[in-house]
Amino acid sequence: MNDAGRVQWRRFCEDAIWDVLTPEQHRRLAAGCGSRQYARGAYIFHQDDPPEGLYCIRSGYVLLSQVDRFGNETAFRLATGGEVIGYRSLFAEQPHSAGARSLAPTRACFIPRTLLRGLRDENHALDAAFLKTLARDPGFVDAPLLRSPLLPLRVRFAYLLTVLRREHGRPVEEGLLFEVPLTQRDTAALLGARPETVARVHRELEDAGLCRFRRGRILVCDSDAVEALAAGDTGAVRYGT
Amino acid sequence: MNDAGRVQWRRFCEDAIWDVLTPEQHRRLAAGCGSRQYARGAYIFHQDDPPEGLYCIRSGYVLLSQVDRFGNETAFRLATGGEVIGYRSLFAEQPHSAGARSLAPTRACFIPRTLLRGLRDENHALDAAFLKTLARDPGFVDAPLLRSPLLPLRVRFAYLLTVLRREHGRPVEEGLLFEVPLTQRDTAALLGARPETVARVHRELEDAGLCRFRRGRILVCDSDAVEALAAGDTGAVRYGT
DNA sequence: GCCGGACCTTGACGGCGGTCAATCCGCGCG
DNA sequence: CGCGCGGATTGACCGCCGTCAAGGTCCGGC
Repeated sequence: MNDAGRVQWRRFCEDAIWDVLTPEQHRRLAAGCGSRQYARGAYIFHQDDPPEGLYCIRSGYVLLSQVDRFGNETAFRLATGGEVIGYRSLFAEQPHSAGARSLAPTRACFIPRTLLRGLRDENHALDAAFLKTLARDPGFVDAPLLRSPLLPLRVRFAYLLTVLRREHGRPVEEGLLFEVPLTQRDTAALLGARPETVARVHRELEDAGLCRFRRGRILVCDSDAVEALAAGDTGAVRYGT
Repeated sequence: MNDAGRVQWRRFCEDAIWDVLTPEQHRRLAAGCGSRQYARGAYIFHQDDPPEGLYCIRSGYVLLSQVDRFGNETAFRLATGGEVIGYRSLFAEQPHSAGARSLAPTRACFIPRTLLRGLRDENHALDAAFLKTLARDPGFVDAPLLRSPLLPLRVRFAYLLTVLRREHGRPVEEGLLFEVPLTQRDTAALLGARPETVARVHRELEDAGLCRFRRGRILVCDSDAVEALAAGDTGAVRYGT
């Protein structure tokens, strides 16, 4: 892959994970992975399916979630362009513990297990890179606060906003805009709550002037107040010791 | 390491992770890692400390937990003889996101980062083995059900018992005995609850004849009923859709 | 044996949020 | 353009559990 090609590649797969490959390996990777399209609501892979490879998201949004034996859906991770999904189950050599559902029209390239196997065998550094990625998985890192039964949903939701801001915030005139097409059901799955309660929190924050909500769009008007809420500085009841 | 030595080694480090090493590498590993003793309550490593290596637990119990900004303690994993701890932060190249506290007199051998570095560099298969271990980390896998705000504590506690049974149950005359020295505070940290509420659940299960509790000991009298409770078959209210 | 501290137990109270039901809205489809 | 369905909204009700407080129990150290 020449420099232009490399830049092109990085545009849709910015994760540093592939930096360790040689140019020749980059070529093989680009040649061996097919691009796929997913409509809103389509599944990239289903829970309990055997892992067949990795998916590198080029554009769109993908929610990884798991339905437990009680029928409750728990969402772990919101992935977007440049991120790789499907690696945990692949390395665990176990069926997918979560499904990946597209939240918006999504393009992703599929990297077959065998291709990855070959690259890993000949390039030691790739395993090391995946170790680092897996160890830093934001889904794992953020989960405890997002779904702590000890924190009121207000606070967890505000924390979710601060997490989303890192990746998906876009400054506009009136504040910070998120255009992640999360339904309230999806938001509830991320927070370990019910859609109705999410609606109530929306109402509460809107009444307080912190945010405004429309379908699939969140506008954060008072960023500082949201930050403070996520940090527990409510001025009112203090949660935790 | 001869066969006898290998068996000896496996006795205190049964995790399959080291199987990929050559005999010579096994020798270097055994020679280069020092054994350490930890009293009940002592920390193997602290949250926010930089990771200096791995710890391979030979005997005892270790609780990995994290204190968040609200002062709430969240426990992720209960490790015991044969398990390796400290790898996530090491591979993430980040300070320990959790601390490791000994729950009982514990022996562990410390594997310095540099020694592991050398072994990883010369043996590709070690990274692959750690990838698999990390991807299967029980702390990550069990967390959603153990701390789901959507399930009542009864059910989460019953599920904890079924998880513990896999590793720490010992059949006795009256049922199944756990001798894991978990305080109610530790149990609460595993379940995302408060110690008082854990005490109430204990009371409830004892009154119903499912379990009996003494300090650091749990006796499961009616294993089937506990299993059913963890599965949500309460006969009473049904949780989840 | 005494003492102190950590842990456990129990009660009262109230807030958070799950559940159910009714209604509204927006969007895609025929 | 009307229909229908899934999502969003809102209200009523109540169960779970966090909070605070007051003891009780166990255990190690002196």
